[in-house]
Amino acid sequence: MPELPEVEVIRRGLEQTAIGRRIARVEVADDRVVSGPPEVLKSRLVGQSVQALSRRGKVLIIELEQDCLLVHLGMTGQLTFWDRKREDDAGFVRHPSTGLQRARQHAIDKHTHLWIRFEDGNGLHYRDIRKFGRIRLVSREERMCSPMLQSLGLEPFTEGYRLEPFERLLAGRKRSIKALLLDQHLVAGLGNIYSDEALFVAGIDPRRVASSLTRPERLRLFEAIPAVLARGIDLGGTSLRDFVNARGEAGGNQEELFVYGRTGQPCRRCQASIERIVLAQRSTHYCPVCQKAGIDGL
DNA sequence: AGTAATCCCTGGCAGC
DNA sequence: TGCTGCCAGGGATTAC
Repeated sequence: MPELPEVEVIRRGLEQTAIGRRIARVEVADDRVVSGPPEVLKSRLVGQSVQALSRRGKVLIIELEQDCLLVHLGMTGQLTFWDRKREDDAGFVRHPSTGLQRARQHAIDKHTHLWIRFEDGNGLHYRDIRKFGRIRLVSREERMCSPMLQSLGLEPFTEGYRLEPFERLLAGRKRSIKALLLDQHLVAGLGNIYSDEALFVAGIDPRRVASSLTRPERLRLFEAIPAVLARGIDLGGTSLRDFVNARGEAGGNQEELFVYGRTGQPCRRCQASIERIVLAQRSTHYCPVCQKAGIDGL
């Protein structure tokens, strides 16, 4: 489940490899991943070169000369650079015990729904097992009005990420704080993993009604969010199953998680058993001691 | 308007 | 061993 850190790790990888390359050919194997007719997408992309790689929340933005490709990886999306010199290293295998993919280049297979060939023979491969991801083509001018970007909330690591608007977005909200963190209108880029991690670092029970958070709790959460995201980026992203970076390599943050996926294991801070509940139709992990329920908790 | 439930999609895995 | 059924979840859509 690529969240902000995983998308950022991919962005940095592609920044090193894809910039300056000109598109010679585009193939779409499954129309459902693109918006609009694939033929229009293909004809517009061919001839344009990659200018820059940016990101908004979980959306990767491939900036071309006239247009932008907005890539949302959904649950299992992978965007990898195809290096023609590594062709002998094609294919990929799973590690026998962890199930994680090794650093092997992703050749085109039945889950590769779109791929780009550059004039130099290198390329980009978009692969997505569950097909929740989407790719959209927009012109450079109208990219910020695109439905994929326009309604996103505060962007961590930017000047716009400030406490006052964060608190305003929590005010009066009756939903659980966990559900609100998953909502991209509040903070862009948080998913199930980093929401649980941020609530642990802030010491807040995920079931708390958002508007009931005290001022110190709001501040702790506001600071915990970029902290857990930065840690995820530094460790190369979280690879629980499908995430790989632009080179096809797994990340390292899955070894360092505080609560996510650690049901029944000892809390790294107090040794209490990590619990799992379902909140907003999502599995939610927390430490019952470090994240004491408030008076409104269930 | 805010909130909650439903659906999409496939691989992995437990259970028989 | 092969089959069945469940689980994972981001976000669009629908319902209330």
